[in-house]
Amino acid sequence: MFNGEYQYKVDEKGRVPLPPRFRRQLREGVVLSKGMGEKCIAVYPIREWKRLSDKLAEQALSGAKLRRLTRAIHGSAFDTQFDGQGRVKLPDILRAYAGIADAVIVVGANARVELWSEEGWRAEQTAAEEQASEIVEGGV
Amino acid sequence: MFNGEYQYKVDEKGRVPLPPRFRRQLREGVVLSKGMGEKCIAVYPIREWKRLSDKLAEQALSGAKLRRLTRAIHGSAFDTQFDGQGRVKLPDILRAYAGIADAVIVVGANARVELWSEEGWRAEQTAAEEQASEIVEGGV
DNA sequence: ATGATTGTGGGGAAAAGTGGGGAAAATAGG
DNA sequence: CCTATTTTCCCCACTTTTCCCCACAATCAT
Repeated sequence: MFNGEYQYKVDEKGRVPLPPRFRRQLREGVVLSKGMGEKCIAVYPIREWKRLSDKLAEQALSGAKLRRLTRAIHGSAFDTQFDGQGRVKLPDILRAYAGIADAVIVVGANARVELWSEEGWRAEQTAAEEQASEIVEGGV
Repeated sequence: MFNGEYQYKVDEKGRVPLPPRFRRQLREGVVLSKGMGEKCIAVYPIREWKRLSDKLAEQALSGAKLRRLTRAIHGSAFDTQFDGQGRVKLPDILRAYAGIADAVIVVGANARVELWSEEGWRAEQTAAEEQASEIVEGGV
């Protein structure tokens, strides 16, 4: 379970620290991939990633659709480990996808962690507020 | 069940005391998060927060909306404990969100506790009075 | 009155954020 | 295929922040 919002810098070597409170859950390895739909980098504990990709394989999908989805998911996934200082190297492709330059916002999103650019995160937050007002009216 | 209104200072290290009456209920851990809609910090006993987030996760939502909600809820939540003096460290992001500088108003709000800036609390109170006069007419 | 509790402050050890050096591995070029 | 250049990865280092403990004055209760 990840939560909270933290701000870090990407250093000259493209490394980003993971919040210390997250590290225990990520020690066995992480998978970085494109956020599904969102312009961010998703970070999964390797176990959670496996669970998700297994679930995907079980989907009742036609051969062509499944192949395409599998390709898209696994093609944008990078498995890695963090270094002694708790940092991960961001693959350039993902970094470009998420539009991350110097500053990164690290967001805990329950089963996964997300990495956002400042602008992207601000935009996402305003969008989320609008959505929340709709949902909460429904009675939480 | 939390009641009452208390005034404290934020010290130089960003710490805020919780009212002694509240501490027994918060001893097992607290979750600080953005007040939904209001510019305040919400403080939940960890059990209560889990209950709420589970309830939200049960909403029937499309993938994109569920991801957005999960991100908003967990991203603004920080779980922590109070120190030996009954104080919690406010995450800078939440403190900025609620506009809390030196003074804090701690308000008991039934299942949760709220932390307000002086200005924010005054504004909320006048708004509440107006709304209350409408509602009470209906017979409370 | 007196002892306990509470608000407030601070010291110091440990951890975390940030940066960089250098060996190993990968890539590219001839 | 071998070599040269770049990239990656594992350390080490420095500064700032965090966290745990202790301290003191004011308040509250007995």
